[in-house]
Amino acid sequence: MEKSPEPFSTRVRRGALLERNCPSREVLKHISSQWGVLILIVLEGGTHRFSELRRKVDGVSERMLAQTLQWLEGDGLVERIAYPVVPPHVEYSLTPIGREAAGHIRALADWIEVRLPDICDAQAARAAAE
Amino acid sequence: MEKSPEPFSTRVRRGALLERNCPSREVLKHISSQWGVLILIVLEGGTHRFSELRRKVDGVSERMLAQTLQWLEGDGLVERIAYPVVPPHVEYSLTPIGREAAGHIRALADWIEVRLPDICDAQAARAAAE
DNA sequence: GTATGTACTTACGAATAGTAAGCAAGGCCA
DNA sequence: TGGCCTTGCTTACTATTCGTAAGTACATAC
Repeated sequence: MEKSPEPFSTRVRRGALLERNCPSREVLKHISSQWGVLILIVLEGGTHRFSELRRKVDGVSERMLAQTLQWLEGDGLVERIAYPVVPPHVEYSLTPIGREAAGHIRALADWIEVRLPDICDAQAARAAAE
Repeated sequence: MEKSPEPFSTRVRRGALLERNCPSREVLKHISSQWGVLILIVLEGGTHRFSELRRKVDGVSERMLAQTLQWLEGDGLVERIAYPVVPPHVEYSLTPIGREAAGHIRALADWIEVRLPDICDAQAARAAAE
């Protein structure tokens, strides 16, 4: 076994998430980002306008909502449709790939909500032990 | 409908991830953080020492590795065992809850690696369209 | 004609992450 | 006896990212 004779493009295509410069790192960063997760979860429930997302994703700023949507759109997970009217009307929805991603994210989110009591107990126990 | 008549503790226990002050937000932040994801994936492969993690999780700094491990330990996902020897010897492993979390994370990571070509294509198509 | 709503963008201060150096304490080599 | 090596952190400083607040364009409502 020699050290990787395979070209960069192959390594990249395989998607070695643990490697520093793998592009999958970027995609993961977008999907698993604080707001990316919540946006995907909300969009799994159907198409939403910008301001609807802003209201549902409690605490997100317009700045980060816009930026995160642009990331996800750039990765092909979210589709943006803008109607040329005034005031502006823009609709965001998941692409088929986005729906797959959202499914995984929601599974994790559901698990966290179910396990939250256990996790809080662990935190409390740790705090008490000190 | 008035503003939430239910007590804070109820809201909290239900684990409403979309709500601003839900503690599940913090847990999600730890698990889905840039390095949290990768650490969980590596630890799913078995117990590791600090320096082993540092080598496998390409690009992580000692600072962030230590901090993320402390988060995950605080949430009860990671167990830390320190042997009182010199030079120090510390082993990190997943707790049962941590193994559940890691399973979800790895499912997402595997999906990303499989779908990466599609995502790259989407990015390229978008770039070409401009 | 003032206020409101939409979907952003921009400027700026605050929080967070990355870089690099330091530290403890025992073993090894000379 | 004195350096230097090791590991698992912590600390100081810097760079990057993020949140807050304000601005924009135009139409409709009051």
